[in-house]
Formats: sequence, C-alpha cells, structure tokens
Amino acid sequence: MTDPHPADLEPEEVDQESQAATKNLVFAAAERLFAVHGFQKVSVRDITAEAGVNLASVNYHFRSKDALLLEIFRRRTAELNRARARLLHEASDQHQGRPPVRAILEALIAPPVRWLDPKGDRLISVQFIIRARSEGTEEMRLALRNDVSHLRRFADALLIARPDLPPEEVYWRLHFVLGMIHNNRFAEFDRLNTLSEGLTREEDFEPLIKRMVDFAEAGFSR
Amino acid sequence: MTDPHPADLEPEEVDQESQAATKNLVFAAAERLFAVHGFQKVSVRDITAEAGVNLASVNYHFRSKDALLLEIFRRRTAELNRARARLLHEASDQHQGRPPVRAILEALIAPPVRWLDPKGDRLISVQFIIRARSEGTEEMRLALRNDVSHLRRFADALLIARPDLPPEEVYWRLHFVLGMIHNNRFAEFDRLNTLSEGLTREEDFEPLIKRMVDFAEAGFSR
DNA sequence: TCTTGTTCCAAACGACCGTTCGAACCCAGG
DNA sequence: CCTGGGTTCGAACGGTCGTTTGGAACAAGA
Repeated sequence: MTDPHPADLEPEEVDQESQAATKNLVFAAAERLFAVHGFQKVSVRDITAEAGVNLASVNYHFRSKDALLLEIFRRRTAELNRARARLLHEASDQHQGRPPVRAILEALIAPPVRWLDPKGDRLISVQFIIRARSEGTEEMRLALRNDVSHLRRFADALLIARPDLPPEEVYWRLHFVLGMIHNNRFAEFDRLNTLSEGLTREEDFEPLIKRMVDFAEAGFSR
Repeated sequence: MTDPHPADLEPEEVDQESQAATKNLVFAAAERLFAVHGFQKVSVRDITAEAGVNLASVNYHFRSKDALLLEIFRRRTAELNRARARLLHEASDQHQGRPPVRAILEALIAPPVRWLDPKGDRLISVQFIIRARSEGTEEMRLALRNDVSHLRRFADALLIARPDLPPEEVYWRLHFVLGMIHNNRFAEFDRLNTLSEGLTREEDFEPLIKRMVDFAEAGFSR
C-alpha cells in the first residue's frame, strides 16, 4: 500500500491552474496568513477557514502543516534566487565576467525590493520569505543551506570585484547588506514612517532601490 | 480584596538578589529559552522545568506568560536604550552639542554589539531583544512606540549632523543601519560563518563594531 | 451501469497549552 | 507555642492544537 498523497509526486510547481483548486487555495491562504501573522500564531484551522476548504485539506494535499510551510518557502525562495541570479548573470555578461560592486549589489537588492510593491502580487511572498528567515522551523534551517550555495555566487563576485580587500571584510559587508534587505518588514516600515512622520512613505520602490544600492555601494567604497 | 500579586508593586528591577529567588529563576530561564527557541515554541512548562520551580510560579509571580515576556522585554530594552543614550550624551558633550555622524552611529551600534560577547552575560539579552522585534506580541508592538521616542533622539542628531541631506534620506539611512544591527542573530552568524568558511568567526567584538561603524558611516558619507 | 481511484467532508482522537484552585508549607511576630 | 500572610505545590480545568479516520461524493474508464 503506497502513500496516496499527491504531494509526493509533484516535481516542482505544477497545478498552477490545474484542476487541484483546493491545493492552490490552501497554498495561497497559508502564505498570506503566515506572512501577516507569523508561523506559530496561524493554525491549520485558520488556514482552511480562510481558504474556504475542509480542515483535512492541509494534511491531504500536503503531508503536514510543517511540510506545507516548507513547500511555500522552497517555491518562493527559488523564485527569488532565480530573479537575483538572472540579474547577476546579466551584469556579468555586460562586464566581461567581472561585474563591478554596484551591479552585484543591485542584483542582490533589486528583486526583493521590487516585490514589495503593493501593485504587484509579490508583496505577500517577500514578507513570507523575510519572516521565514527569523521564525523558520528546523527543516527550513536546512533548506537555508542551499541558500548559502546561492549566496556564494554573490560572495565570489564581490571577492573578484574587490581583490584588494581582505576576504573576511567582504563577507562582513555582504552580511551588512543582507541585514538591510531583511529589515524591510511591515512592522519596520510602520516604525520608520512613525519616526519620520510619513516622510518615508513610498509609492514607487525604484527610488528605494537606488537609496539602498547607494548606501551599500558607499559602504563598500573604501 | 486587592490583587495579591507582588509583580504589581515592583517599581523597576528590585529583588535582584532578594528573597524572591523563584521569580529570578523564572525570569532568567524564560529569557534564555525565549532567546534561543523563540516565543511561541517555549511553553510555561518548559520555563518552569528549566528553572526547576513549580508550574504555577509563572502565573503567581508574573500575571501571565505574556506579562512575563513583556516584563523581560521592557527591562532589557530599557537597559539597552540607557546604554545608547549615555554614549550619545557623551558624544554630544564632546562636540559642543553637535556630534558628528560617526559618533552618533557608534552610540547606536556599539552597545548591542558589545552585548554579543559570550564572555559577558548579555548575549542572551540581546538575542532576546532582537527576537522580540520580529516575533513580539501585540502588547510589545505598543511598547515599541516608546522605542520610537528613543530613536527620535538619534534621528534628530543625524538631521543636525547632516543638514544638507533631505530629511527622508536621513531617515532611510537610519533604517538601513538598524537593519544591519538587527541582523546580528545566532542563525545569521552561523550562515555567514558557513559562507565564509570560518573567516568571520569573531572572538573580540570591538573589530566588528569598527567594521559596522565604518560601513554605516561610509553609507552616510555622500 | 458497474468499477476504480481521487478528492472532500464531518467528526473525533490524543496531546499539549495557559491558567486556576485549594491545600500544604514556611517562617517571622505575637 | 500559636497564628497568619506570603509562597510553593500537585492536580486539575477548559480550550486549542495538528492529525487521523471512514465513509460520502465525484469523475472517468470498462
């Protein structure tokens, strides 16, 4: 008697629009609730109620609550990593395989910040990813090791772009840039807007990308 | 019949070494477990078991689990804010009330990074604070509004130090610096050490403070 | 039409949660 | 010695959690 769960034989991200409507409803509702309220505060009953499906749907289509969470995390981080890698690849092509620091930083920063735009449909996803980084389960820590292999390409590019710097200095500065990116949470934006009395409220996110890249590039300038 | 809970009549942080040993045991165990495992994953039973006290101790000495969490948060953030404010005040004294950007950033960065030193007894506390920022309850969000009033002193100092910059630019850069600071979590350090293959492992944290202040000051340089 | 496999559903299971309760305990003040 | 307020204790309460179950509903091929 083999395991009848359809989640086991999915290669990557099928049923985008296929007949498995319930699975997609659960996926979307879970991502939305997790992104807003956090992982531990959202119950399976919250998810299925939000999706308008039966309680058992989570354990049927995904194996467990944790597996659902991990699947969302995997798909979204893969998408983000792909977008970043594409920009880095383009920058590498335009600079004979040795992109300057600014282009590397832009490839790292631009995708997750563009996703913050409420006019798109990515805002939920990027908030989910950011939250996963600080609240993730033990299994997601392991999944983050793959993310390290993704980051290594950026670290290597930076090491090549700044061969004059001690390697540990490059790593630390990369760490600082990642901190800037990961701090773009709802709560932090609200805090900043309260502090600045609304001066920092953004409608277009390209200026924010420029601000961040400017700041990060300046940090790398010495 | 008035409320018999001793938690209600404590001014700030008495019973450091007083006869209420159980309360201190609970406080310390809760802070430690929360800092390591997060708020939602730690139960009252975990806390009391770690502290070696009875299960009901949490609800007796503090009113509830949330109230315990909030009390830890309040005490530690107050201590951190005091340390930062003192440094800012000293810098203000040394520069005729107009401290330069670097001194302001150092007052913001140095205290929480010094607390990261495992040789001290503050490592748990700073990890707790960082975790509280992203996993805090609703009541702690309100407590963070006081933190905004604390941050305003730093924002104002920066606005005075850089009157040539548009105010929103100053606020954004302050936001970036805070992101750098809040990213100093256990998991992120591990990730960085994996990525750098141990190159970034620190024993002394003063060089890290210098690195961070250098990076942040450079970001403010233009 | 009957069969077969997939999906959905209501209901329940056992485990763990935060909190409460009343009795036991301790220890100064009489 | 006794008394009484502060503290600790074991035990239990009601509730919510993630997960499981067995059958109903459904669609498609024989």
